[in-house]
Amino acid sequence: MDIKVVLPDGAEKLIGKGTKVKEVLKDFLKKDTLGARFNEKIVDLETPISEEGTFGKLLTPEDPESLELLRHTAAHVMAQAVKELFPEVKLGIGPTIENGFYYDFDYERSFTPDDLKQIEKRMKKIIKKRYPLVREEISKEEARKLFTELNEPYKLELIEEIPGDTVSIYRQGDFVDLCAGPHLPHTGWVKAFKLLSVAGAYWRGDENNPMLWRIYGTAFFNREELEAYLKKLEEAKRRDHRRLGKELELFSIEEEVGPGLILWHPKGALVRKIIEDFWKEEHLKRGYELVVTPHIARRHLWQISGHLDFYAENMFAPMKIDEVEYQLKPMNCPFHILIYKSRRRSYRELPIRWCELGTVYRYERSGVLHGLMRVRGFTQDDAHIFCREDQLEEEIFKCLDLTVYFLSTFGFKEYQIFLSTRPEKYVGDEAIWEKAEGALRKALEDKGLAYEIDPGEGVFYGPKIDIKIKDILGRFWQCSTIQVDFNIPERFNLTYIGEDNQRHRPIMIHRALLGSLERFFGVLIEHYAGAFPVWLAPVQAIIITVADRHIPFAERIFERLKGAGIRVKPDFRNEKLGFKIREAQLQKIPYMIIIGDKELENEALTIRTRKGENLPLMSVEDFIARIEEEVSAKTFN
RNA sequence: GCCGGCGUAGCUCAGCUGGUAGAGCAGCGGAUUCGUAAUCCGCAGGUCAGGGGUUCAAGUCCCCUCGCCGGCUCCA
Repeated sequence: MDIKVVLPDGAEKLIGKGTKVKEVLKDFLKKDTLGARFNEKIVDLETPISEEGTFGKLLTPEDPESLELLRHTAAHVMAQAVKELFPEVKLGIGPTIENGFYYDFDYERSFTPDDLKQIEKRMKKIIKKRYPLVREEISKEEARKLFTELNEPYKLELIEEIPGDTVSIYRQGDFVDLCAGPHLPHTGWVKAFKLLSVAGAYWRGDENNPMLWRIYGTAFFNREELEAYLKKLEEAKRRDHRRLGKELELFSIEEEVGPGLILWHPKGALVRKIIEDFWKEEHLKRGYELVVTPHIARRHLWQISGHLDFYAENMFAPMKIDEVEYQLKPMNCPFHILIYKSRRRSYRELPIRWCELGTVYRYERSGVLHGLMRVRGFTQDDAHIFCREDQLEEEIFKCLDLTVYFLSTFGFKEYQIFLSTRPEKYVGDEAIWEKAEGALRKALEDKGLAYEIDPGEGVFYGPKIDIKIKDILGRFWQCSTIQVDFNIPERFNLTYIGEDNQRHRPIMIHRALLGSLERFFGVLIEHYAGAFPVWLAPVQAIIITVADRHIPFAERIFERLKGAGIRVKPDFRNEKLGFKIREAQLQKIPYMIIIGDKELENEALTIRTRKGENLPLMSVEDFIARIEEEVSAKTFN
C-alpha cells in the first residue's frame, strides 16, 4: 500500500509503506546527511516510514538536533565496547540525556577509572571501523528468541513493555541492541567523546531492583565542542557554592553539628539579612502580614494535619516533654492555621495572607544531602493564603506576579514552569479540582508565562505550580512552588462566615517563592560565582592604602562611607598595593578604593572595580551616590 | 537508605611495594612604606576522621562507625 509524503523540496511522493528514509530521500542525501525531521520527530536514514507526513530539514552535524543521534549512537558504541571487554555484562538501558548519554550494565563489580580508559580505547576502535547502524523491525517472538540467545534478561523485560507486535533493533558489527533509534548512519560519526563517571543506579530506578553500573559520557561532532563542554564542567566546579562558601566565608557545615545543618557565617548571614529585609518589605507592601511560630509543637498537631500519615518518613523523631510528645516542625502550615482558628473569621477578612520565614526540619536520607541545596534544616519563605473560591484565581496571579518580581530582581529571568494536575489518589471533589487547575492555568496565561503540564503529578491535596530557575550555566533549580490545598482546611475544620451568615470552607494556598533561603542562597552564589551585585554584596567597598602616611585620610573616607550606610572595610595593612588588591579581588569585593598621594592631593577617590577597570577620579559624594543608586535600583553588575 | 570513591596542618595537596609525617598558601614574629592579582626572612602548626584488629613495626593492610564526593530514589 502506498502512502503520500511531502519531500523537503515540497514535492509530494507516493512511497510503499515501510520504505526506509534513505530510500525515500535518496535524491536529497548528501555526504553529511545524518537524519531528517519528519512530522516534528527526528528520524534516521534507517527508519521505515509508515505514516503520511512531511519531511522537514535534513540533519547534518551542524544541527543541534543531531546531537541526539550522535549521543545515542555513542551509547551503543560504549555498550559494544563494554560487551567486548566484559562479555558477562548484561545490558540495561542506554539513553541520551541533557548533556550526553549513559548506559547501565549489570556486572559483578564496579568499573574503575582504568576500565573506563580501556572502554574508551575500544570505543575508538569501533568508531574507526565505521560500522553502519542497521535497523531491523522484527516480531516480538523473534526478539525474545534473539535476546534469550544473547542472555540479556533486562532486554527481555523491556520487550514485554513495548506496545505493538514488532520491535526495532539496531546492529553495528557484531553488536545488536533493542532500540527505537534514531542513530547515526555509521559509528565513524562519533567524532569526539569522553566517558565521565560511573555510578550505581537501580534497574528502572526502583530500589527494590538490582543495582546496575551506570557509565556516563558525552559526545560531540568535533573536539572543540567537547573541549568547550569539559571547560564548562570546570567552570561549574569553580562556581560550586560549597567551595565559594568556604573561600568567601559565607557558611559552613560542621561534622560536629551534623550533616545538612548550616552555620551561616557573618558574611553569609549579612547577605541573608538583606534578602530577608527585602522580602519582608515587599510582602508588607503587597498585603501580607508577618507571623512568627515555634519550631516544635505537640505531635498531635501533625496527626490532625495528616503529616504523620503521608510525611512521617521525612520527619525527625518525636521527643517527650512532660509525658507529651512534641515534634520538630517539617512545615509551617498548621501554625498558621491555628492562628486562623484563634477566632471566628468573616468573609470580609478574606483573603488573609500570612507570611513567615519559617525554619523547618526534615529528615532527608543521608545520601541526598548536598551543600546548601539539600539540607535538613532550612528556612522557607513561606506564606499561606486563606481565600474564598472566587478569589482563588486572583490570589494565584498575585503569587505568580510576586514570584517573577523576586526572581527577576535577583537576576533570574528564565524559568521552567510545571503545572501539576490531579493525581490518581486525591481528596476533594473533581469539580473543585478542575476549578483550581483552571485558576492556576489562567493565572499562568494572564502572566504570560509558558508552562508544561505534568499530568497526575499534583499532590493529593491539590494542584500546584512549580517553578525552576535557570542559572547562568543553564542549569535549572527548583525554588518556587504554589500549591492549592483543599485538604487541610477540611482537616482543621476551617470556616468563615459568609455574606449569607452561613459557615463556609476557605481554600488555602501554600506558597514559597524563593523556596528555601539556604537553597536560594546556594543558587545565588553559583549564579554570580560569588561576585554578588552591589545591593547584596556583604562588603561593597574596601579602602586600600598605598602607604602608612595615607591612613589618616583613608580613615576619614572610611568614616564618611560607613556613615552613609555603605558596607565598607578598611585594609590599612602594611602590604604592597598589588597584594591587597589581589585579596580584595579574590573576595570579589565590588569596589576597591585606592588611597595614595594622588588621592590625598586631590581630595578624591580612585576606584578600581572587581572587573579590573579604574573609574575616573571622583569625589566621595559621587561615589556614595553611585552606590546608593545601584543599591536602590538593585542592578546586577 | 543503596552503590562506588574519598577523608594526611586552617586550605590545596605529596607521602612508592608497611620502617616512627612533608610542601605551598593561610597564621604568628621581624624587616620593607611600596600605585592596581602574591616583598623578603624566620617561627609555629598534625592522637594522618574516630574506634578496633593483623604485625617486631600501620598514614600505608583488614573490620566497624562517622563524615564528604559522584550517582540512584526523593525533594524547598
